[in-house]
Amino acid sequence: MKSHHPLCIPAGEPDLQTPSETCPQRHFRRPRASRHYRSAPHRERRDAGRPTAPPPADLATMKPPPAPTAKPALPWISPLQYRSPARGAPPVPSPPPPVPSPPPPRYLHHPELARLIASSASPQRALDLFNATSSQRGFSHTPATFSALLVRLARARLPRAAAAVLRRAASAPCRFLEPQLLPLARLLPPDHALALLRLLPALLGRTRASHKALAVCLDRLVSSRGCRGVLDELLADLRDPRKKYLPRPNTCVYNILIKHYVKSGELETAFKMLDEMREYTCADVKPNLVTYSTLIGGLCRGGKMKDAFQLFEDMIEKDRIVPDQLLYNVIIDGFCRLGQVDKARAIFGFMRNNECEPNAFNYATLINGHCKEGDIEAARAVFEEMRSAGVEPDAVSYTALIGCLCRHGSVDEGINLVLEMKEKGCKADVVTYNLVIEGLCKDGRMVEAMDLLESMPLEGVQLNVASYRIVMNCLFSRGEMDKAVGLLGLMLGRGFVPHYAASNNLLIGLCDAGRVADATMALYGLADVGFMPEASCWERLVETVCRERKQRRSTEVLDVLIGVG
DNA sequence: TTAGGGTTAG
Repeated sequence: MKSHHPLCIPAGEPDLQTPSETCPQRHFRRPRASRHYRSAPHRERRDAGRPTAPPPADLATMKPPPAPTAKPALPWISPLQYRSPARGAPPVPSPPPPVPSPPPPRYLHHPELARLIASSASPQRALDLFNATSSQRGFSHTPATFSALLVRLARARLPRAAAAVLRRAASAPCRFLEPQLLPLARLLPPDHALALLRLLPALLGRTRASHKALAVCLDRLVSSRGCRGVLDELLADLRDPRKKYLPRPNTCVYNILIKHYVKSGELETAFKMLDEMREYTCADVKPNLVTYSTLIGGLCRGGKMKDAFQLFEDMIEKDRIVPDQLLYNVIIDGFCRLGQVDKARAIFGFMRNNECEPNAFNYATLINGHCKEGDIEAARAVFEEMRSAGVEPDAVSYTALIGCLCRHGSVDEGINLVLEMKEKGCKADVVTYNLVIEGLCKDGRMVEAMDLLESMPLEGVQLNVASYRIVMNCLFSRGEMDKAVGLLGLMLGRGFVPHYAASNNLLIGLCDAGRVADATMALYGLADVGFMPEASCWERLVETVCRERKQRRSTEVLDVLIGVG
């Protein structure tokens, strides 16, 4: 195939010539969202763990707070400095004009081109290479070069560009192999999964998509929030015999459907799926351990332990399926959720009698059960019991005990366990640290909590939005507005937004404290990530600003809000 | 990495 028209990036996606990662203006872009917050998960992923200036702290060095003057305040990246010159900020330089990529210095063959595209420094460079090689004499793109470009664009989070290339590929006279395209289902945003699935048969030269492709795309949609519309479309296609691009569901696809109905609380529909599966006589549709575990999990989470046991027995007696540690864990967790830790513990004996040794997950679940009951002693005992049973504690079981200790006033013991994990080469993850941060906050050790927030990215731990929200909520509830405003700057700078209610509360709290300038500043920062204050908060802001006789400020606040809408 | 388990925020 000869490419006569170079591909270009569809409008609405970031200018490929401008590397947003290094552009400070991006922290406080002009808001575009019309909702409370613009959807930000990609920003969260992009900015998670970005290192900051302060030197690393170690858990072992958690000490009383340094003198306030000894440590610089958390960075507040002023939105004003990135705003229009009318507000006194220095003018923001325009991005440099696009520089055309040089043509390949020599004739590129397919394998080398695919390698160059995959390793290209920017998606623009990849696209330029793709376009430039199209005009080489006698050259046609192959599935391998298309695939390299598609993956490169998807990794650069340019879904519309990838979709455009995909449509182009569908009209090219070449046949793809599934492994060249299926990774896109995970790289592209979930709502692109259906479009990919519909194109797959044409791209692969088949009548229908494979079970694997259907399962990957369906699971992506089921596991993602905010894709209900696309998921419903796919579910309708699955029920519609005229939709020839889909295969008839197999066990795996049924299991994903059951997971979906269980997750959305539609247990009755989930059991209808089980009945449907039982009606089949073919080998590729038959309820298995995953099917039963998913359904029993749904019953256990709903507190229906009796029904769960009935199904458990049916599974063993009628279908001759042997339960594993995972299924037992679902049941242990079910009892723990109901506060029936003694029954949860009895499952351990039952497991051993049935030649199924409890694993670290099972112990972690039981530790959490004791933790919910506030019984630290019992939780410690289970941890020791696990060790004596020869089950080496892993991050999950350590985290369970650390969480228990931190929530019940023994934060220092929890911190010692984190250090023990380090010594043993067992890596504490973001959940472990969030529990320590929460414990520190509950203890009023805010400086240590904030130190941890600042230093963890440098320690190689990717903090998530919860890490910041735990501290933000605590600072707010303690009325520590200075630190809350400082943390807001740190959060936004790293691409995380506070919870909607917390944002409103912070602004109202600043108004209550008479800190109009801080409230305005915080509003600018929040508005730039798509935040729209709720009506009562907005009223409070305007009222406070007017009371302070800062008419000009009031106009500025109005400007920000108009920008949001 | 075609499907099922624990922990954080809300």
